Amino acid sequence: MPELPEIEVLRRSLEPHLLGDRIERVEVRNASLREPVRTRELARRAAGREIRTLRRRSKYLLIDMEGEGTVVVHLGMSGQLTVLPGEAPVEPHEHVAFHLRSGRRLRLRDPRRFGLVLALPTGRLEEDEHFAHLGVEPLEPGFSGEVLARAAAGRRGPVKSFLMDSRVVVGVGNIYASETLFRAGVHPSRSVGRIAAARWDRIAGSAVAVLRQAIAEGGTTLNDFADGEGRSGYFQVSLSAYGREGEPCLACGRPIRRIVQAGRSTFYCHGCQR
DNA sequence: CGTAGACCCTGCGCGC
DNA sequence: TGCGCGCAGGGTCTAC
Repeated sequence: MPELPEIEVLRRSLEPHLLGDRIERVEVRNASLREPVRTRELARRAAGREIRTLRRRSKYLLIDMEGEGTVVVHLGMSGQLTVLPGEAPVEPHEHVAFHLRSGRRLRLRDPRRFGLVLALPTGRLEEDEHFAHLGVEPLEPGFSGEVLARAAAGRRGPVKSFLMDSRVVVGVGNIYASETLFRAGVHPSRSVGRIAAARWDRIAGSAVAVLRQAIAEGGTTLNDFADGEGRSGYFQVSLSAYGREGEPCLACGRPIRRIVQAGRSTFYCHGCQR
């Protein structure tokens, strides 16, 4: 479900509700997520502590607690993190609940259980295996076509898979990889070894533009994405390629094609993308 | 080393 | 209506 824009939208929507509140109790109803939830570790770092800051790194939401702990949440494909009144009924797939001093609760629902909840020492996140090998943040200074070109040197394979490699650049998932390449006019199957500097610049610029617009429009809700207050996004209306197989290209009118790369659907225009 | 494919899990929509 | 199939926004592991 969620790529960088969705997690950023989530972060911004949760921030005003959570900052300054306190996690009184951590309830793990089902610990079998992508990695087993370490309930005691989570409680030790979070219970009784105030929420200080909300950050995002890649597709991870980082909840910095008073003391030295950070609660790390990854939504996988189907995760939803929502603030609710404390008395709201428990729903199916509600695996973790953070009970807040204000009486509300922060709930993680995740039907497919590809999500992740960790508790880590705040100052040592980058040393953790989940973060140690992550590439550049596309919306931070330091991201550029030159960075992409350098990372591509000596590598092979299609540019679409390259863009989705979190060791290169983080946060670009299956939707935004297709959208970025459509906007840049680059064919998703093009080998990274056959892309010149000017095209890398266009790809980087397109990624930034697409991600920013998606954030501004509240993320993409194809099925079930919702922010921390349960609101849907509307960037799906702005999608140019993703999910539009057979529909006319918005630029040239030719039908959008779908191919499968590394097991994932890719959408592109054969006329506009070279 | 890098890349392709299988796999993890549940739910939904589609065609029959 | 019911059933089987394919597909789904994530990441990781194995085999080559």
